[in-house]
Amino acid sequence: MDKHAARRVDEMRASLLQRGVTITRRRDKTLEALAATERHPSANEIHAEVRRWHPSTSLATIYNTIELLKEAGQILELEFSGAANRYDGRRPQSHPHLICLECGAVEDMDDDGESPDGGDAALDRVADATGYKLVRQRTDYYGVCPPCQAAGAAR
Amino acid sequence: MDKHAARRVDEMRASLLQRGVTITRRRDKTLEALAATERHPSANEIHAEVRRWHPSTSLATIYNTIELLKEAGQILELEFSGAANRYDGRRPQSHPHLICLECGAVEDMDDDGESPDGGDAALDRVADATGYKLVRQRTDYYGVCPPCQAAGAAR
DNA sequence: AGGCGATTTTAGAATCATTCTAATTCGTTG
DNA sequence: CAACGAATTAGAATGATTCTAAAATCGCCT
Repeated sequence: MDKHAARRVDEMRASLLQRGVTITRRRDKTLEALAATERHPSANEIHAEVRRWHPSTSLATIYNTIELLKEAGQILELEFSGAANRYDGRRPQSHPHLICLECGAVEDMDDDGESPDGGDAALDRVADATGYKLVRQRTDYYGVCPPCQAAGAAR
Repeated sequence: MDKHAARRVDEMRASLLQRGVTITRRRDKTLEALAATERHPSANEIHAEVRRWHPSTSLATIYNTIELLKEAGQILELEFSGAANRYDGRRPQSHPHLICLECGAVEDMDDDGESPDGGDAALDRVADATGYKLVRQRTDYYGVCPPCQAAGAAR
């Protein structure tokens, strides 16, 4: 587990505890699975990971924990209608993603620093302009990732 | 039907015809329903609208037409996992939306001019920076719309 | 260690949007 | 009018997510 993952697990735990949520073993493993990967896993993938430790873990428990994390603002949910939702437990603040339409990969766009105009400043500006009370934003870029381009070209 | 709606129906028809798609009455009504409203309707809502004209129309036909429009790049699909997808037939290019978490309203964010950095220029820039071959982007702001704020405050 | 009340977890059913399927209908052309 | 291909239909199938009621587990107290 890299340093950032460890910090994120601590943050998620603290945030849940503060809300009176007990950290059970299954929940803890779920947090670890979420923090450990950059792949933006689906609920199923997290489930598979947690099952390696406790095989009888139910998918409902994963969804339950995800729900708690969403309420605590400790996870980002990327909704898709034709496929499973994907989750980002490493960076719970709104930030842009790259999505490959062929292989389904989801990547963070800017791993360093601030995005040019994607942070809270943008949210405030839009809220002022529109009268909405905004809580988050979503920015995704859809296309074909370099590996899939290469695979496609070879065909 | 306002002027813009009429223009959009023409554009959609032309685009479908160019791809060898025959414009049946049901499809035509579907285009009209899509162009007529700013509400970003769901497939169900379009279905209800088309049924007013021909009550036996099947939901599958609506989805079929939506699929054809997507292939032609003549419609924007906003995916949601917990609710029905919403469609924008009035502005098929990527542009930002405001989404109310309480009532489910979906609004265009900037009805006038260009968004600060949301057009094809941004797509090209991101494509260059990441190596992705990008085809579209999605930017949504999630919050509570003014009417729902008022309703909530009164409660 | 044992027991207790409350919470969590489980397996499976339920839900719901979307897609698929096979049969029917429709429009056009010969 | 007959025949062909495409469009449409109703209903089944799919798949992610949520719900439900029963069983297991937890933290706490003794």
